[in-house]
Amino acid sequence: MKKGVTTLKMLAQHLNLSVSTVSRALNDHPDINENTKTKVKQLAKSMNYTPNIFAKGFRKHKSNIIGVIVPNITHYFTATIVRGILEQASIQGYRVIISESDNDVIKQNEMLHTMIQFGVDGILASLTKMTRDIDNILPIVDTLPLILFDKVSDKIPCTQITINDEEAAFNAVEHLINIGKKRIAIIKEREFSYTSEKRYAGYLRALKEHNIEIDEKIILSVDDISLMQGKRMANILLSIKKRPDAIFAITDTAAIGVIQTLNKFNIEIPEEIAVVGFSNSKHSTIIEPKLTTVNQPGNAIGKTAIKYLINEIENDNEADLIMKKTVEIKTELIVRASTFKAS
Amino acid sequence: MKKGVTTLKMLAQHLNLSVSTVSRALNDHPDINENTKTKVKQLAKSMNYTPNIFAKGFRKHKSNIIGVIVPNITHYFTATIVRGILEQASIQGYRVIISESDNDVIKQNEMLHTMIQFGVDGILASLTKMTRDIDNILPIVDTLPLILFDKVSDKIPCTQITINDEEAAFNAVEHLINIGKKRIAIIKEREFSYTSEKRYAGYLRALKEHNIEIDEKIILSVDDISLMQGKRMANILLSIKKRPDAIFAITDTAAIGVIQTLNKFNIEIPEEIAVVGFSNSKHSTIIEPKLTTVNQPGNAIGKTAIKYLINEIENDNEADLIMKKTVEIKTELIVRASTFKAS
DNA sequence: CTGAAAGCGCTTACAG
DNA sequence: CTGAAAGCGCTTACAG
Repeated sequence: MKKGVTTLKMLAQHLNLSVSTVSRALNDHPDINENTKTKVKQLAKSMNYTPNIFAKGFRKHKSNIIGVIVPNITHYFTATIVRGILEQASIQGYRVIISESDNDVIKQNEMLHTMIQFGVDGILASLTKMTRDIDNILPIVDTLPLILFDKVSDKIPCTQITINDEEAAFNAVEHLINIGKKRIAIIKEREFSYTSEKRYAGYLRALKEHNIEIDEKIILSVDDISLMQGKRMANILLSIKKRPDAIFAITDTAAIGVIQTLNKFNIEIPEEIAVVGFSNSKHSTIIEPKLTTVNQPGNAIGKTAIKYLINEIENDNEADLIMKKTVEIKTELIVRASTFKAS
Repeated sequence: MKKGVTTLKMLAQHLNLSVSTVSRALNDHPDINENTKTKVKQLAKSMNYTPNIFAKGFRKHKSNIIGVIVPNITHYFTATIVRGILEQASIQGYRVIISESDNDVIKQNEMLHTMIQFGVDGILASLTKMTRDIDNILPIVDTLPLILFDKVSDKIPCTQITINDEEAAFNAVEHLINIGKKRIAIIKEREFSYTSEKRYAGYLRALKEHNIEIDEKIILSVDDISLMQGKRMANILLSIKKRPDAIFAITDTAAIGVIQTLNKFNIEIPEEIAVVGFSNSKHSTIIEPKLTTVNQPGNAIGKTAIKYLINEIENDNEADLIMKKTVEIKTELIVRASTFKAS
């Protein structure tokens, strides 16, 4: 017991009241006399009373803690989501415990279970890249409120918060078409990646709607979408007979690798080849030419996700009324020098 | 009560034992018969028993939660520290709640108090930039274990984990001297910044030890050490009659602003002016020429910080024996094209 | 080696 | 409007 911590009992003794009354007064119970309330509250303040959250949580089976699992917290975009979560959580009186799955399915499962055991009121998760294996997550949905964000999976029946990946990619590719590009390559992930597939779909739709032929030779897939792979793919695209006149990389990191390679070969960007990325990472303004990219509002994603989660937590009696929905947060294309043509 | 959660009582009933015995068996109390222990443990496993952490924490006045406060979690370096903290915490069986102070002293104080009220076992904090006002933090040191990391303050009597800022800056500047630079400018923060002051001290010592004259005209201070300010300072340095032949920016961000400006004026880097940063941020390899910079091992800082904290938490009876110390984590200079000269 | 009992600090039906 | 009492799930002196 930490020295000098005030308890309900102590307040009760000082005022010659029962613990029950003091508790109710502090919680603004309607039964209690207004006079008593103010007296109790005054004393509580002067004695620096703060409720013991553990006793409270224990009693009410509620921890006011939310668990958050992300693959990699050092990604800027992820960090902005986390920031949004923290801000909103604090406003609504919740604490947040965070874990990193490191894109490891085993770790992710462990974390989900430790969090549940730990008594979190709900979980917010961004899944590992290769989440084929849903079996471990499915039972959780019945146990406590779970909401997915960013890296989601429509195979899990719960609310999902993402960006409008398909539409964003569509807009990005359409922008390339609008500036006169006719042969647009894409660098995407090989498979199993929800976001990659969505962005690829947007790419295909844009080409189709503009009657541009789809050419498998300039649709490149990589295992991990890194800067190195961006460079490798750029080299491949440069070696093709009919070179592309634009490259859409589904990640800024890869796009930057592309730009570095094009720079190396003194290829004019955007005149010869335009480049578009995805994320609006900080790097996108460091590279020259600056990168046209899709801005993802991480803060809004985080805030939205936790709002929905807290809503589910606080209305779980009417659980069946809560619609599991997919919320898409709007993105915007940020046009910079890697595509902008004065002409 | 969540459906079907197993409690000690249920285990006891199944085995015709008392709750006390079951509790002790599960906690490997020496008094208990080995046979009983294995029986209890088996049943616990098969019934999927997990202790109610809130009851436990409530009972033992221990939450196994650690509070972490950082100014800005979206900074890559901060995120790597947080990652180190999370990893080590999980190994040692602690959960971590995180808050962002947003470099706001008021918020920081609020957070410290919410965390204490929330029952964390200890706090790990990286202070706001301008922490003149220590009065609010001092009393906390007596209340519960507190350890500072990265942005620390030697005015607070507690263990502090930092990098060897002074020495790192010394090495960086000495490197510039070694490659033949004789007129080395520095871009630092105006004041009140612990790290900035340390790095500045390293700069001064390097010049002194190499008998290089210190010239106030090329010692520039800014309010916020941003990319924009880096650009502004580079412009100022270029306008000086006796231009510097090297620029040491105490932050990568500022150094990148410097490089962008030098590039704009087609100044040869490093021949005319060499540039050194500090942080080994991701950007430092995106910019051309790539930036020579000081690598700060965030992971090691995080791990060290939480190890010391848990040590203090778990030995608080011998509190007086615990030495409050300052631990300096070693950094290394990473030499890249912004200073490297073949000659 | 095992059990009965008290208690951690709070909330909440139940009584009056 | 207020109080006495039970109970949340666990641990731990105290007894035997």
